[in-house]
Formats: sequence, structure tokens, C-alpha cells
Amino acid sequence: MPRAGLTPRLVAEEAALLIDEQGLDALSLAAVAKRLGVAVPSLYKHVDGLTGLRREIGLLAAAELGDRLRVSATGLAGPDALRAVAVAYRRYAHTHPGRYAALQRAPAADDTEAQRIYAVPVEVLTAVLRGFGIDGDQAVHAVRTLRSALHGFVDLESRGGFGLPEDVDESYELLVEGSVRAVRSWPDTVSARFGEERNGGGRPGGGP
Amino acid sequence: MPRAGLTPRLVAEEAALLIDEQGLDALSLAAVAKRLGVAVPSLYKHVDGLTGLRREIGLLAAAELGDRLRVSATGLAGPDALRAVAVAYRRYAHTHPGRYAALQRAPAADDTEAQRIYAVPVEVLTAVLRGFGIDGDQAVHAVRTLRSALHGFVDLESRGGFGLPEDVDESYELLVEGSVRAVRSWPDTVSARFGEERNGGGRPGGGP
DNA sequence: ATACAAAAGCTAATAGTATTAGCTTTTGGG
DNA sequence: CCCAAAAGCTAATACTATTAGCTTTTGTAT
Repeated sequence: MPRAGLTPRLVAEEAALLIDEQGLDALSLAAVAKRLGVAVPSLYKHVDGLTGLRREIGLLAAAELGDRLRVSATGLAGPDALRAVAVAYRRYAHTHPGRYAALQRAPAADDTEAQRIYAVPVEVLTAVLRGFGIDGDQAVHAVRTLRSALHGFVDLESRGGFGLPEDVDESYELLVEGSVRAVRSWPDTVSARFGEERNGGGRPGGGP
Repeated sequence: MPRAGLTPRLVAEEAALLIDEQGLDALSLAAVAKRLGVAVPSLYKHVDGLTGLRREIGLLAAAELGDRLRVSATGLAGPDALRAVAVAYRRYAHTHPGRYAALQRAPAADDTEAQRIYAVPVEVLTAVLRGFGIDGDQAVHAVRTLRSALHGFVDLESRGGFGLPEDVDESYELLVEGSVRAVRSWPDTVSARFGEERNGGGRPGGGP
């Protein structure tokens, strides 16, 4: 019997094709083995069970997404960069819904390789925000809000959460436009919050 | 042997306790049956298998979340209402992480009862936005962006997506403050987008 | 009170899943 | 050309869900 010539990467890629076609719930060693024309236990020579396979898929997807975001932002700055990244983010989730879903399981804290790869998409967003003059602590908060907006939209959309007939593309454009304005006026938002914290509701006296 | 006295509701509530403690992945008929002191097939007298149990949990959670949001908003309007709803939304996800996760599987299109219950949280957001003068088509788009922001944050947070030490509460306050400003200036955002669409990049001549 | 039918529980059987153990075969380097 | 490691396999075990069919409880109508 000829050998199949598998590698961890090949197994993960076949699994990625499977879940992009049939959804993350369809992921099983049995299904992947069948697609590869191999018995189920053979997969254990390449990935560490179902958990290990999920990790490989996550690494694959994080690296891909990081790449797409980077490419989309190169040569651009400020609002243009942010819009481009937002479009690329959603496009990846559309093109690879299974991988995007697989990406949402955070890697283990001691898995430094995975941590490094998962950090790439976040680094791209951080770089984009630097173009708005946001860095340090505030960059962390701003990246979190930006990730929340993009991921939240894409996640709800992919789960069929937007049932009404209104154009979903238009909704996303408005979300992105709102995000551009939010990061543009980030310092105002920060001082509005600090103002609340200090005097319990009023706007601070000086600023606009 | 005495009877257990189960009902669909009781089964769903025990399952909800289980997944709030151990995560949605721990949901199985076997685990629920064990907690109820009953054999696995007995559950089929009350729920339609694992799929049916998931549906019941979803209904339970959607009704609870809808209630919490409504209660949080009553007596408030405008930014205060929005902030209160945002806090209640995140609090529900913290208090009931398993139920919140279970909520993310959209009900079947022909399941009108589920559709009706799942709509309640969305209706609360719609009502809040009406207090900002947003309705009709624009309310649909605005509710989508709002849901995206809130769900995205809570979802990333619950998955351990915010690894850095910066205060997550502070990030959320900034997200909510940004959302308040976004809905406040919603008409500006809309016209900015329309401007782009018409003349390919520039701001429109007239507006601020 | 009692009979009875429906509801609620059970056991047993089937099928699908992951995982481990251990065997066989291929394959590439000395 | 040999031989050890790698890559595949089968078999066995232990879960899981689901269905079929049996028994027992329980509430209601006579």
C-alpha cells in the first residue's frame, strides 16, 4: 500500500478546507481521515489528536489572517488604512468561515509559538492606530474596541444574526465609518470618560 | 422507584447551570442526566435530543437577557439608557457565560417562537436608539453596529482574547462611550458614507 | 375505590466518535 | 543491501447520542 505522505501542515489544510465548506461543527478526525484516504489513528502520527488538530488549524488561520491584514494596510495610513484593514478582515471571514471560527479559541498561555502567531493581526491594528496618534496604554484600549467592533459584526453575521433585509454591506460600512470617527476623536472620548469618573456625570469645563 | 418530576424547563435550567459552571463545550445529555439523577434516554421525554436541549437553553437565555436589558433601561433615556443597557449586557455574559455562548446559535428560520424571543434584546436596543432620534432603516444599521460592539467585546473577553494587563473594565467603558458618541452623531456618519459613495473619497461640500 | 390509559422512567441495542496499544510495511541512510 | 525509524494499519476500549420497547407510576373517569 503506497504511503499518503502526510504532514501536520497538510492535515491542517485539509481540515481547514473541510470546515470552510461544512462549518466548524463538522470537524472530526473521522471526517478529515476520510478526505485524506487514511485510517483515523494514522492522523495521530502528525497531529496530537483533535485538540492538536484544532491548534494547527488555528495557527494556519492566524498566520493567514495576519498576512491579509498586513497586505491590505501596506502603503496606506490613517482612515484609509483602517478602512482597508476592516474590509480585509471581513473578507477573510467570508472566504474562510470555518478557519475564522476556529481562530476564536485562544491558544494556551504557555504555548508561546501560538501566542506569537495570534499576535500578528493585533499588531497590524496597533500599527494602524499609531497612524492616528494613539499608542501606549490607550492603544491597548483602542485596539480592544476596534477588534470588538470588527469581530462582533463578522461573528454575528456569520451566525445568521442579521435577519432583516437591510443591506449588510451598508451596515458594515457604517460600522467602519463610525470606528474611523471614534479613533479620530479618541482623546475626546478618553477625557469624557475621565470627566465622568471624577465629577460624576458632567462634561469637563475646558474641552469642546 | 420515585419519579424525578422533570419538565423541559427544569432540564434546560439544569443544563444552563452546568454550562455556566463548566462551559458550553461540557454540554452533553450524559452530563445533564447525571446531574438530574436520571438515565440518559429519559431526557428524550422532555427535550428533543441534544438539538432540542440547545434550543431550550437558547430560549431560556434569550428571555433572561431580554428581561435584564429591559429592566436596566427602564426610566432612562438617551446616553444614560445606552450606558445602562451596555453594562447589563456585559454583566449577563459574565454571570452566565455558558448561557451567553449558547445564545449565539441563531434559531431556525421557521421556529417562530424562538424568533420572537430572540428578538426581545434587539427590540430593547432599538427602543434605546429611538431616544437618539434614530429609526426606520437607519435603526436597523445602528442596532447592528451596536450589537457588534457589545457582542464583540463580550465574546472576545469571554474567550480570553484580551491577554494584556490593561484594565478590561476601562476598555469597555471607552467602547461604550465611543458607542454613545457614534449614535449621537449618527446622521453625520451616514452622510459621510453617502458622500464617499457619490464622489469617491472627498467629504461633501456643505456639511460640517 | 378501582380500572386504565398516558406519561415517565428504565434497560438494551446500535452507531458514531476519539484514543491507545501494538503490529506491519514502507522508505531512506549507512 | 540492510535495518531502524517513520508511517501506515487493525483491534480494542471508552465515550457519546439515539431508537426501540418494556415497566412503573400517576392522575382521572367510572
